[in-house]
Amino acid sequence: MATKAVNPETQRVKLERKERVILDAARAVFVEHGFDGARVSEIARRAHIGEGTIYSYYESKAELMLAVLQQFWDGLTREAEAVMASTRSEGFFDRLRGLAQYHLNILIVNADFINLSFALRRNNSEVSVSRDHLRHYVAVFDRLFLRGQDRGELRQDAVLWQARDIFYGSLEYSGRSIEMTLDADHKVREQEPVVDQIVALFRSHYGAVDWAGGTDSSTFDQLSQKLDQLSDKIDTLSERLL
Amino acid sequence: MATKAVNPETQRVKLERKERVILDAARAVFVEHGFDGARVSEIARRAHIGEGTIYSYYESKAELMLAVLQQFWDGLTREAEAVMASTRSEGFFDRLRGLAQYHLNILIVNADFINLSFALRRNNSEVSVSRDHLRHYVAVFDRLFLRGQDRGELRQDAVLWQARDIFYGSLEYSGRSIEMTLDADHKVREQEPVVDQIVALFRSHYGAVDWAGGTDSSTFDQLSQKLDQLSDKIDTLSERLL
DNA sequence: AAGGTTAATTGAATAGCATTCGGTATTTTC
DNA sequence: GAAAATACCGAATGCTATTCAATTAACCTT
Repeated sequence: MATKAVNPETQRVKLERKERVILDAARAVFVEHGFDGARVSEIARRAHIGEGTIYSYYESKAELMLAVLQQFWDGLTREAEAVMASTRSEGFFDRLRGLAQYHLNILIVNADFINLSFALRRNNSEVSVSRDHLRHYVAVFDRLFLRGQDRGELRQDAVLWQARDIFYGSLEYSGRSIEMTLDADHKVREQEPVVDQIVALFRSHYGAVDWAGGTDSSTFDQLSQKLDQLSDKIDTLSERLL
Repeated sequence: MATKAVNPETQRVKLERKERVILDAARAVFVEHGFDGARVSEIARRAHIGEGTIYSYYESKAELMLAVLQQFWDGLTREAEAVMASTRSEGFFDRLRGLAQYHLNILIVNADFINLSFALRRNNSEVSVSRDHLRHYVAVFDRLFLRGQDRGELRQDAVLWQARDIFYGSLEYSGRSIEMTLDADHKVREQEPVVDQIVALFRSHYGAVDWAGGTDSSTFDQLSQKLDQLSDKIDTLSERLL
């Protein structure tokens, strides 16, 4: 027994490490050149392995891409769920803000990979399974929204999928705008107004109409008075802004 | 003069026709298989020409794709401008509805091509010029929005690019949802609620608070709505102050 | 620890693609 | 109607994903 007793883990651990190395190299090369532009030979070179070896880990270039996508979106979903878990006690709109902030930041930080991932959505071809990753990921929003409705914070007649599309669609386009037009330094700063905008938009459009005051105060005059007060407030605030 | 007098147009017309044939074949094959999946040989076959001939019309497969994109987006922009021209006399929100309707329909009817086009946006590679097409196309919205602000129909503090991203982002995601989940028959019917939703959202979030209506229209509901708008405004302003 | 068995790794060989190019057909020009 | 110019073709080229026969490393048994 001159050689160490063979730890049964050793081999598996080694394989797993190698798999991670391949995945990392693959992701880098895919991001850099796109799926079809990526050379398997380059992935192999960066992972310090032979070209053929990749095919003993993954059936094909497409399946390798799929594994990269899987890893990425799984991580994203886990993190988004963590964000939601850490704000369970807050109200809907604050939690929505948290989710928007998280998502927008991801869109910007991982812009290249997100783009690559979305580019494959429809490319009809082999790799288009990424729809499932997305479905899984946006389910985080769905749960938040439904809970908001249950708790009466949101209009009961709101249509979930429409709200979801508005949320993610707006964020994606905004993220792209930020990503495209600004230098890294400003990207962080520009995120907040966008998130504010979208949360405010959800509040005004999907927020439950809550007249907690009840109908007893609902005379025309009283409402008018409220309006006047609010107008004044707005004027004051506006002036302070200028 | 046994042969007909050569019409100087003949040759050019013939070439142009052939170019259209190539473009049509190319578009079909690109849509069917994606850019990298498309075989130049298949495009040639469908256009009834030799493989090499394509390269006397276009430098490369990428440039051919670019020409297809150009043609498509130019047509789209022209049509969108026509829609705007035909509603010049209407108010902002009605015109916005027209644009949204047009755009959403395009998204659904040309879903495969739109997807292909977007897929190339970031693929970093050769074909990524499509950003300019988009920029040109969305300028239609920009002009509409700015005019709405000029005429006092929209809040003066609205940020154009944010509104634009919300508009096109929401529509694109909604379009994809409609396109994915429904059969052709329902697709048409599902468009209206989505357009309504987005126009309503713009009205509540970007519409100028208009007190011109006077007291005659000040029923309880309308007042409530106005209160909502004001509350949001205050929220926004307050947040900006902090 | 040696020998045998299995698993992992490799890079040269294969097949399929975009693009090029020498040559042919067609049109234009005089 | 022939020369010049233009359009057209498809086999040849060079580059890629994938396969595979050979090689090396890991593991097991005694």
